[in-house]
Amino acid sequence: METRQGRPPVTNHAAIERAAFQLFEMRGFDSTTLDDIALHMGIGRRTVYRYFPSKFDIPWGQFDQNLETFRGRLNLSPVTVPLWKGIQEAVIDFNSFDANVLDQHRQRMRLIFETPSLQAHSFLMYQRWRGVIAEFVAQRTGESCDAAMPVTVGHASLGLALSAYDIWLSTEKLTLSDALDSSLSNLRQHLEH
Amino acid sequence: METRQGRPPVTNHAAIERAAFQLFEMRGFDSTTLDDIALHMGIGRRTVYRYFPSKFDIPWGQFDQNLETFRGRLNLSPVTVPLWKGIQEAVIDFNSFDANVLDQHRQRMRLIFETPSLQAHSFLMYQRWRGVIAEFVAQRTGESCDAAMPVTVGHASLGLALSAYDIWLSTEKLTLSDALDSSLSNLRQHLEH
DNA sequence: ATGATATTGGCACTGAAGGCCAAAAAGCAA
DNA sequence: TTGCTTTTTGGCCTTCAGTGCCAATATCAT
Repeated sequence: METRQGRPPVTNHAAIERAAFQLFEMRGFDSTTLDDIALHMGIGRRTVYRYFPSKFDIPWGQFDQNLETFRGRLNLSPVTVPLWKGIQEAVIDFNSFDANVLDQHRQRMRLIFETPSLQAHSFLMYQRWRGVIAEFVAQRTGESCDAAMPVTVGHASLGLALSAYDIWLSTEKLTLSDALDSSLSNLRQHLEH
Repeated sequence: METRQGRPPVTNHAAIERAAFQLFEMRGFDSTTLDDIALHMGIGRRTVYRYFPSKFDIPWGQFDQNLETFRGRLNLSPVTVPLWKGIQEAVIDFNSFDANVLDQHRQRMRLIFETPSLQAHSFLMYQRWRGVIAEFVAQRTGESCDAAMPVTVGHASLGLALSAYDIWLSTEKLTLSDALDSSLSNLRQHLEH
């Protein structure tokens, strides 16, 4: 049992996230103020800002940790596997969810994709995501992180992932994995002569 | 000569853009307030907001018009040309600038790419840009705008363009056209077995 | 001159975000 | 029990983006 000194925290990331999502679902993201969230939880507005740097970061939860998991998963790819395939497999793995959390994930991503102000902020998350890809590619090819190939592969992979999410969110008839696979094969088909 | 009724405008988009860029270069984007810009031009802050919906839109100038030009250019592509090639040619055309405005364009894009808060907002511009691509693809393939292929091609084309800009801005030894071409060939190479 | 018309810009308001700091709530030592 | 240390909390205040409202202003047309 961890026994820490000092005043114990009154909340945590997950609790704020849950409370916020309730309000977002009810009144919409833009119409929910941070005062609403704080009041709803019975804590101070100032405290919420200690857990999340901005209102826009709440729907993303603890993205940093997910990103580290993703980085770890990428590095598990054997060097014998072609780069494009290793990335595709890692992305699919990273976007595989248990049935019990899939609905939550869908709700989260729907909120992010359908709220313009949130979409904009999310670009900063996407940048970091493709940074991880670029780093992986650079490491495998022995290039610098900001060389042409790593940068381009990062952007292209991001495009494929976002495209898959667009498709996945707009229909019910497709798993996320299938959407990711069909995005890649659609791109291949498009680039053929 | 157009003769209009009512009080004449005291400014226009271009003038605000120029004044704003001066201040952005001096103090940086985030540290320049709209009061600064308005004061510097000797007009009201409220007036600036009539020309640009937000501070973030100023560096993008009249993006709507550029987007319409791009749409027109895409439709000039003959149906005999493969889709990927038609898009690539249109994108390169759209990003070709006279020598006298190239420096301005570079400065503008550098500001956009290097300011996080601005990057985020720019995602909304990028969305509209890839919407134009998706529309073009949908029209040529007879599909809906939000079908898989148009959406994926839109995302992928955007990724290639952003990647080219990343490269172009980080080195001096490459034209924008060359960067766009090499991004495409790098993607092709990446997807090969 | 007078009226119609369109732009301007001041005022006031909301909400995000962040600095500052005293109060609160725990553990620990004497 | 009392006092000290540690950590979190949350209230207060400020800046700035963005918006609604509306009277003042400047031009054209008659």
